[in-house]
Amino acid sequence: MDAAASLFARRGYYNANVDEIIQQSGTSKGSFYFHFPSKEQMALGLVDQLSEKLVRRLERTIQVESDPLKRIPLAIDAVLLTFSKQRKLAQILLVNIVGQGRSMDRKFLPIRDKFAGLIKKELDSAVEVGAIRPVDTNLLSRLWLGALSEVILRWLLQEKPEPLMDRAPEVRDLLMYGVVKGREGELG
Amino acid sequence: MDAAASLFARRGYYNANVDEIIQQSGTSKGSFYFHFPSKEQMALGLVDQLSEKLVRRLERTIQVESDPLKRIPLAIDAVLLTFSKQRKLAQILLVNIVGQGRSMDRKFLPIRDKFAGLIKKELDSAVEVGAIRPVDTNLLSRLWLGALSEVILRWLLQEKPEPLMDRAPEVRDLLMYGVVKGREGELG
DNA sequence: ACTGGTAAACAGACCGGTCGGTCTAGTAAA
DNA sequence: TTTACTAGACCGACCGGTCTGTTTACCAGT
Repeated sequence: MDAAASLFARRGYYNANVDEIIQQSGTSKGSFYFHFPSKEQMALGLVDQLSEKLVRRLERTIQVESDPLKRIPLAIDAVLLTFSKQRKLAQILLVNIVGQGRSMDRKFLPIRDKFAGLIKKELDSAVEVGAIRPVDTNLLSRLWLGALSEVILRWLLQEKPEPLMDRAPEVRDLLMYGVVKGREGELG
Repeated sequence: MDAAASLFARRGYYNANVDEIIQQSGTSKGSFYFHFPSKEQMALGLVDQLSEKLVRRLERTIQVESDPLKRIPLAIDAVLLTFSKQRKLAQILLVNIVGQGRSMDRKFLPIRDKFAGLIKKELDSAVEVGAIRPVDTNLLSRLWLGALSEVILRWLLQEKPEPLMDRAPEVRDLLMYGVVKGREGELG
């Protein structure tokens, strides 16, 4: 039934009506309401499911690298790469959660926190081993999350978007510059 | 009639029905549809109006300072301050535009571009006078916009949000650190 | 100053389509 | 026969939008 997540991704929550979801998934009203108590609950569950899946995927991708300083840019790439390969996921998680009513909005912060937490963990361990300067990782992780979201959001909403990964190196560098320690020699 | 923007801010586009808007503004269906062709058009117009108002306000706030390097942190503060004093505005512009159907989504990017452009302009002139290191200001302005949005979004959606301005100094510093030139002496 | 006429602006009953959700009737498996 | 599950006709609330008035504002002409 998750196959009908495409509808949410394409049309948004309110414009994706149950009849369409049913039709697309080749099932029926009766079946739908046997498995889910309501459209809203089903959407909420879907969002949970997707976000968890994404977090797991990111964690898995990152853990191949052990050096904290290298993990950070790797993580940035991983985020961009994952979303760029899964537009639907990105669309739902970044576009279609917020602004769809109170119960949906309540999902938003926890999810963002989970992602920010992921980033924070990396930043923390990098700070701990002295790889980057000590900063308020709590705040910085959120700033980074926002920055990345913005880039992805642009890519999602653009008419003819250039491949998301094209910008990855610059994004990575700009973000990293803000945390690395002294770098006296590298610019004029 | 803009007073009924509160409804959009509180309930979101789809949950704010015309009857409520009318009731709240003390007018009638007839009057509403005399002035606006449709609910959607009215919302689109409202968004335009609000975003223009905000841009003007920001520009006005910033232009009191002439030193490019000082203007940047001032601009950051101005953004946070303005939104923190106008929750409704923030709610509509940051939460209730995206994910409300195609026509609303189309509003999103141009508005973001306008704001990013504002930031870019500041960054550009700072680069020009050599106040900050040369960077891809186009990209960086978007990263900053995203970072700021994230902070504001958190503040908007939190149950009991701490005053937005409390975080302003740290946000400012973290962002600025990523653009200033060599700073050998300032950390261990 | 008082009409009468005209059009802008407003009021609110009403309509018609839409869409979650229900209900009865099945069907498949055990 | 019972239980898990599927079908799809149907319902009723909701909500943009329309329609038929009524009020208000303005402006002739006398």
